[in-house]
Amino acid sequence: MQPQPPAPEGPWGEVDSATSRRLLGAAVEAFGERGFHATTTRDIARRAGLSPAGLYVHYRSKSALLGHLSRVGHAAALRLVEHALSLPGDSPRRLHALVTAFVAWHAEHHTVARIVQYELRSLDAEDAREVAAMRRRLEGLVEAEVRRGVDAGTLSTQHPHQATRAVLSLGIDVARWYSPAGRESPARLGRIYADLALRMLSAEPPAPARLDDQETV
Amino acid sequence: MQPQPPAPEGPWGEVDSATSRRLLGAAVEAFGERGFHATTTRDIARRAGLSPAGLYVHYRSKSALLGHLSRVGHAAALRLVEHALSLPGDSPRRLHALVTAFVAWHAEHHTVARIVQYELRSLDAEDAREVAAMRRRLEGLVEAEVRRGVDAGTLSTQHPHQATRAVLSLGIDVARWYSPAGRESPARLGRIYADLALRMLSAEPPAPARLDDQETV
DNA sequence: GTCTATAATTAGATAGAC
DNA sequence: GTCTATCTAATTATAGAC
Repeated sequence: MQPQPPAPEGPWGEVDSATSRRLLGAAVEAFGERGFHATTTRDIARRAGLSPAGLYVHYRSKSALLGHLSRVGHAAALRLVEHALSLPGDSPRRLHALVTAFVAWHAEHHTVARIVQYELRSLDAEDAREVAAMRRRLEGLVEAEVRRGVDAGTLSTQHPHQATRAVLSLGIDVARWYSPAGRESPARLGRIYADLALRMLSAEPPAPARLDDQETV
Repeated sequence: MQPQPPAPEGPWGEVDSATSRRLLGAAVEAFGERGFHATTTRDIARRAGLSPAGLYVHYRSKSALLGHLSRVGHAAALRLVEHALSLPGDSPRRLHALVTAFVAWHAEHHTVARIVQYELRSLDAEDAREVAAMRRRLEGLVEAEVRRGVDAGTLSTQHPHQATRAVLSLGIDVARWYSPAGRESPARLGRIYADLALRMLSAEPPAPARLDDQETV
């Protein structure tokens, strides 16, 4: 199983028919703008250049379309993480590459990422199970790398689990606020955030003056 | 204008009638569980012990109820930030207190916080304007403190704006994933995240090995 | 201020021709 | 595979009695 670099041309290169691809693109736009529940199947169909009924030839239901989208999006994010963690070097290097790519992806594909990260509630039971497994796997992979770094002495944190959450939060939250109208490019944002993430995990503890917390429970 | 500590008993102590409060509580539960658009006015009314029509005596519309909720929630978050920034001491101390409280609030009140942070799209135009102003103010206050710290030499970052975003992201994203079923208390999570945030901004640059980014645009 | 009843609209999904 | 036409159900909100 060789590490695959993330597909360059967007998250769904291999989706079956051209019409299915148009529907996925239309759904991304619509769900991204208004959210899943506020989007009508008519709106999706219209954006894809189809009649209201046309959608149902390709998808069993509106939520089946969301499910497909969510699975494809999660697979892309997971692939990107696996690729970064397969790079040579030490844990700081791999995590720097990981955050760079993870943040850049959430900025570049912020519309898809918003659906991936914020529409989990609307998934059908089966899709929800599959997606939850992918999410657990992604977080587990990153946490394992953090723990390897701590064990090797190249990273330092007393709370690997929470630090992992924090690192991923930086990337995920980008999807919430990012706008291409803003000043920074996805790539630049990725580098800035990767530097910040490494400072959180750095082996040289900056020992910030312990301030107002007497005890650390 | 003396700094007020955050109200202890939840975000809406001073809301008019008991029925209005029940409706707000019911809306928080319902919006938090299913999201604004997937929640029906019947559901809210039922949770509040009212008939479907009862809601409209107290609120003009479903979105007016969301608007009230969002304004009250944003006011609470803003108050908490203003309080932390009014504390004596240097910028690291104030920001540590800020992140501790901000994170703890997003965990403790994760249901309200989820609505505050993730249902902005569904606000009516007038509510959206008012809420956007509160959000700009909150972010501006934090960024100003970061810049003061950098100027004073007690904090260090080359990107105050992005670092501020990152610090706030840590707190905001807690509302997305936090569950009271998890192991850590809001207070403990607040302290852990505050330590992480200060490491990001620490004046002793840990100089993490500059890895794979040749240029920093 | 609360209720029952209902108006007005719109949603997701299907039938059946082509 | 795509269309037009439509079914069925659910939604927000209002009317008017109490």
